[in-house]
Amino acid sequence: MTRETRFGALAADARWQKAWEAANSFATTDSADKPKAYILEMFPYPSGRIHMGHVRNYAMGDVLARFKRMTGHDVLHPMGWDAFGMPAENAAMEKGVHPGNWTRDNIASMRAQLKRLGLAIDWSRELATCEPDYYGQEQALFLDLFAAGLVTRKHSYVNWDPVDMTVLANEQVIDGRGWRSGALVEKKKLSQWFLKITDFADELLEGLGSLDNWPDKVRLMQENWIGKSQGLEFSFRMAGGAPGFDVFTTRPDTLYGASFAAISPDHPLAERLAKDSPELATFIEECRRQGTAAEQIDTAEKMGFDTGLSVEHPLDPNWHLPVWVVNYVLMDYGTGAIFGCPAHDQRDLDFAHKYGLPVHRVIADGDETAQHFTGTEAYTGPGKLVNSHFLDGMTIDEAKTAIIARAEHEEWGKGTTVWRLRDWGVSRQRYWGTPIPFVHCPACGMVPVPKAQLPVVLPEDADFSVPGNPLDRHPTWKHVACPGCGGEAVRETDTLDTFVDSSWYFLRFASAPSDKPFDPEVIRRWLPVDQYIGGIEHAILHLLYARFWTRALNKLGMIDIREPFASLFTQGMVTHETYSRSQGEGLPPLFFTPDEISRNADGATLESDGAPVDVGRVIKMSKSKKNVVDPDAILDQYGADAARWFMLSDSPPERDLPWSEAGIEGAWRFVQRLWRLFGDTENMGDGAEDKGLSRKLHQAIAGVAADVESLGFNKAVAKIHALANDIEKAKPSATRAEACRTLILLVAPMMPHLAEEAWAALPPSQRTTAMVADAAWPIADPALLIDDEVTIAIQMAGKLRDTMTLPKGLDKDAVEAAALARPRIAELLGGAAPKKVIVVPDRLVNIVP
RNA sequence: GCGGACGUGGCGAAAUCGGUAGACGCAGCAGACUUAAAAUCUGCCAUCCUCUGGGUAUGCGGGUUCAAGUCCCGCCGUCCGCACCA
Repeated sequence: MTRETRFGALAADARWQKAWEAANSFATTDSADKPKAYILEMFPYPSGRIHMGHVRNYAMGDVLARFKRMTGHDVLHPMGWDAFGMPAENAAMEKGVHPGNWTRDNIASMRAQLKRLGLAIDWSRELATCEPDYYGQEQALFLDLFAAGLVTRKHSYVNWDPVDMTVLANEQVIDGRGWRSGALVEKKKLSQWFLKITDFADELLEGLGSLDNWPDKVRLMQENWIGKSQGLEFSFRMAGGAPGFDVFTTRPDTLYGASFAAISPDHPLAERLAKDSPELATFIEECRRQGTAAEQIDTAEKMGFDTGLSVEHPLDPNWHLPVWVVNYVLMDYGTGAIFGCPAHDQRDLDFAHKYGLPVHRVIADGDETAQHFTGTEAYTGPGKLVNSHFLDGMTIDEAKTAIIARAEHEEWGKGTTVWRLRDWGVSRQRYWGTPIPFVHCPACGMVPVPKAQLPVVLPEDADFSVPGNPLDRHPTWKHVACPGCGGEAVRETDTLDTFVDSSWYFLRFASAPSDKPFDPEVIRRWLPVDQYIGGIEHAILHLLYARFWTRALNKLGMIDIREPFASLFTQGMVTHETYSRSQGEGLPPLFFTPDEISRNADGATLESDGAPVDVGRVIKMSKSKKNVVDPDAILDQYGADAARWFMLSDSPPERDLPWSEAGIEGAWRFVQRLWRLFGDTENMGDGAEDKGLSRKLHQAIAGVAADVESLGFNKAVAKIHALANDIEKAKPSATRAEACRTLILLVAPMMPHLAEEAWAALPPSQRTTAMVADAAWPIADPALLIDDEVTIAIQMAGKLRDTMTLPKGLDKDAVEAAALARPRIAELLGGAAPKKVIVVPDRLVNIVP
């Protein structure tokens, strides 16, 4: 058979994907004599089609998984589906399809798309969270957490659409209104299920210190999210001495700057007072006409209601502070009440200005110590205490210590720690999620469903014709006998937050017995995940919840590990230019897809009319901006290897990757160029060695390995390009033929189909295995990694003036002498002795004249 | 509002420890091959000047150092997350 002059990607992709499947190449072997490598990419939500972000994510993980196989590891590289969630219910409402059918159809088409990428995945471990064999085990774990006291019920607020009579997600609240009804959203208090993540606040914070292979920014974000703060909790007495309420502050040092006390609209005192004050009741109503998202609360106009009551200042009973109900004080944080110190807190200052409350400086801003504070910016910097009686002259920290000591001595308060982290509300008033395995019995109360009766399966018949939770109005499903007394009872109709599903799936991938969530022995072998890869958008919630579940299961004695992900990598987004035309003032621009556009160096035109369009900024691919490129079309045109190669080229993986037509074409050309080069594996010339090329080859073997290992794919790509250039330029030799063969192995993790095709074309005597999928990574010869000559820069006063090539490893004196002997340097020195000479061996000489 | 990051040629970037800024790729320009096109190959490609050399350049302004893209201080710009989107 003669070798094709062009690489036929489409046929090769299909051929090798079939061959790997037939050989079961990527099944995990569970052979204990090899080191294990658990490579995991965040599993996708089955939205219907894969997008370029998925391609990038899975290409990266796949390169690492294949590389680990080549370096002798037993690799676990699984795939599954985060299959519960809101879009399925939306589809049910809009298109009349059942969420289950919609989801399973999506999974089937996305699985087919992913397989076209040629991923080295053990598909026998595939799971979907919407299937009872998964969520039933999740219900079992939920009952275990309940038994361990980590599940509670509490009241909390949800977004309520008063027209549709349904709970809304934050995402469904647009400018304070329900996305379908357009009604103003209200906050509504519901009794809900919570997981007690706050029990683990301290260890989740401490544990961050052990995560050396996590990005610093993610650790910092989690640290701030958990938000440990030390402060003072104390009680205000009402003016006259009646018991008042507790407040918490992180700035007890500013107590002499207090000018009011403020409580949350949800504070019990506010609710009690509202019973006798229609005005206050109206005000509280107004505060509740607002979503629950933090951003909305923080950016809302400051509003307050003067209750007319006063409290005594704890340091001076004769000093009375007015009590206000205030919209920016949260019931969830601290005690739901604060004292306001406008001079040194921006929110308090805005509030004080609006309502004409006094503003007293108690921290000196440099020389500025005047008690009357002017300006619109609160002073939050360091400084000495002023206008604060016994605290005057102290630093902020000293004053904090002094106040806390006095409060504890006088018994009106105590030093305490509070957390920003709140317990995790897992109740969702929705159909398409894991049913919470509890029954409400009029006689026995809240009763857990016995494990023997699990799974509590979602009913297939559900009515989506009206908004709201179909489980709640289901005619039969919710009515059951109480597991305790056998009397009439009703099921819990809330389902679990989908973040619960993704908090333990990495365990189920490793071990999925039918009668329990996982086998601890098998978990011991595989966990933690060695490399986890996913989007930065999961930096806090998903990653914190998964850490919490791992620690909770550890506490229950079910697993040994405390942290699920030994190493974390957060990848950037795939972006693209936008194409649009203005539709006139006040109207949104009309966007066009890349398919409708001809792009050239100067700009872009619309193919249908040949007239120009505006080329907009490079932003994240999104349907609304139409700057989306469909992976399937790219695979049809260029094949999997070119797509994978482009995804790994140029941009560092943690940064955004701008997709471009020119870029994928460049990747395609390189695939073809390699194919031609791989055809040269038998051209030995006269059979001689090529020492220089040999060095470059071995440096590339070591360099590409190091780059892949550290996920520096763009750097590995650059090194492969450079090596290909060097091989092409080299004269035929035994070394060059060997380099061509070795290059097949170096590109194999990234371009597996091309590598298999080229490998198969080698004479059998020249390959170690039948398939590249089973081949080993080449071994770099340490002797060839070091050059014997180095180019040394010669600077004068820090500016480059000359370079010289010297044997590597020369001592400082010899290098200095060589530099000073250079004619150019001698000329510039003009015979004068240099003032100072700095020599960095094998790098540079800096002469200070 | 709070929290986090990022900023280097026309573009994506590299520079791993404070030590020759711009490797590698994309786009572009010139040439070779070709009846022609595609494909392929070769060369050029930060910027300015008085051009065998020299100056200026890593968002802007300062600082430390023999030496700063890298360290410190202050700005500006862009992006991401904010607990019921996944």
